Amino acid sequence: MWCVKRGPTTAGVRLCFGLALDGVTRGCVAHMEINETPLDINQLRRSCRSCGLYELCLPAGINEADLAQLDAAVRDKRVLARGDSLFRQDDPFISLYVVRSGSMKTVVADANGDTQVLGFHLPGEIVGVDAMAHDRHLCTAEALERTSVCELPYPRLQQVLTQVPGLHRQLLRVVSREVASEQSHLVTMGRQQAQERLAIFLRSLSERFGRLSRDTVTLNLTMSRYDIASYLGLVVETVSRLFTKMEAMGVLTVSRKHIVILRPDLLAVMCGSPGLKTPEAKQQSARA
Amino acid sequence: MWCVKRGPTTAGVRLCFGLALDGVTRGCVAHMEINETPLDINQLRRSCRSCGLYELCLPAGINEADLAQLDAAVRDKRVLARGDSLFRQDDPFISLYVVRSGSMKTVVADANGDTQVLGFHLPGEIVGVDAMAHDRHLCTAEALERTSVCELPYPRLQQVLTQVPGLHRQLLRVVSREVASEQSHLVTMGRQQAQERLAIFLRSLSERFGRLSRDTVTLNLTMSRYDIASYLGLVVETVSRLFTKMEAMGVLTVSRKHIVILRPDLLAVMCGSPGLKTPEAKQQSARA
DNA sequence: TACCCTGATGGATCGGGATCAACCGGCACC
DNA sequence: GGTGCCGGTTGATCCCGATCCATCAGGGTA
Repeated sequence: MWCVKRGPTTAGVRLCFGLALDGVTRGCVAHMEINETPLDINQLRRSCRSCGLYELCLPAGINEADLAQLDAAVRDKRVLARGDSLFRQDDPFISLYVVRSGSMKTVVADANGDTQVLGFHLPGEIVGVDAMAHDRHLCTAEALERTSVCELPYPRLQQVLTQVPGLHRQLLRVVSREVASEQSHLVTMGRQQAQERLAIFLRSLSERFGRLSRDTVTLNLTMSRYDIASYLGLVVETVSRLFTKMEAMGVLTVSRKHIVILRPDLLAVMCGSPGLKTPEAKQQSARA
Repeated sequence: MWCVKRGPTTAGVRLCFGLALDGVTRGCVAHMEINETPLDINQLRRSCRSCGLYELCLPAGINEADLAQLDAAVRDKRVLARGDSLFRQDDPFISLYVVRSGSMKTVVADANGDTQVLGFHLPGEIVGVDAMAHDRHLCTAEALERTSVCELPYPRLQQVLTQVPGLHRQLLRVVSREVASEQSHLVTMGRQQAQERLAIFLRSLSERFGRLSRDTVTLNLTMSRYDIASYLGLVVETVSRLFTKMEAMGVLTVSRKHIVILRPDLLAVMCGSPGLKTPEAKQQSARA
């Protein structure tokens, strides 16, 4: 769902992806969660306009009249149960999607059938951009829990893009953000040790929760250890051992999928690769 | 540089990134290489219109009148010497670039100063898309040899995007292709062994040379072993040993930066991860 | 020629993380 | 209750690739 928000200090209207969250939300939309019963379109739009996610919004010169057209690009939201897939690898490209609530993972399977998790997607994040190039989805998107998404059928979206100037710039920004996030993931996979990878993952998750106005120290992981391992290019055993080790170090507490970050400062230190380059740091990590 | 080509079989006009190549090119543009002396704009445009790169073109409903506007988005090409950077990490985002001839690498440096190669860019490929999200370049783009690029100043490009319908779709496709290629790189880094990584890299390079109508078995690597290693998440020694090993296996010949692929079929087999999953294949790779 | 510098190669060793295996707790199911 | 299954944890061992080191080939300079 696209939504508009008047910035408190900015003159222009702000355009954003993503909107009503269930669970921990603040303000106007928290009381109208609708995961169980399909909501009528009008109510959906209202919730969209009153969207409280500032971080996910970017300035765009768009007025109320344009907004109507924008809304036209959005089809009713879809609700997925845990394990349901939004689209599957090799499916024809029909729509882009934005996560409204819940969480998803994207997965590729190679010729041999074994898979790799490419990413996790939280509310306000876009899914499906890799398909625009080849008109076919290159990965499978699967819900990690009960998840609702906004569907943006691409033909309709394109019409709106031509009618609403500034919107395609917005879309390009979002897609570019996708590129940037994958680049940083590449660096993680290329140069970081296992422990640094996990630390970076947890911090990234914590930071994204923060953007959603959620608690940044209490993480409820919706993905399995297998998913985390696959995403980080490790095996489950390694991930499990690292959680145990981090707990022993007093950085966090682990109880199944429930993580509490006790020392965000230490976690931040553990993200830096300097850890293993300088001799002093080597000793330090040896002591740990 | 943007260029237009009438498809031989397709009714519509085709829009593409990328154009005149130096070195091994076929047909109309091969004789007018201009790396040494700056060419006047008109000649540049002519070479652009007669661009022979089919693979890099995608259908777009664009007529001759629109083309004029398109050309307006392109600034004079820039020529870089080996080692010159097109933009540096943290530079403000001003333009997108398309490689015309030569080759580039994109590199990120983390806080500690050590770097990782994110990608290599051949003629017809776009550089700088990661900067659209944050208005700042997240990586450094450096020429690996004498390289010429087309500069697309973003404000001008945006104007043209609003005026030429179908063009932003084109741009989204190209950016999406960037996402897709990074995803496949991620899978390589996450799941493949060192030898598979190098094989995949060489095959990708060979395939991209093919799209440029170049020889697909004779590769002149413009990047150093260090660059390759960094790109693949390995160290130079490993890359060097693997080249030697592959040569011993009769897959290719190596002479410094000059590679000849003798057995593309074997190279293809070496790309598959099945290599190390099934017991039989394990024996096979042990025998090798 | 001698000298230096950089990029590439090859050998010896070490260690981080994969692999294989056992085990445990929760849960659905008959 | 018993059984099987799945997700997660832990231990023992192994191996691939990193690390450290020496050497070599080219290319430039004096």
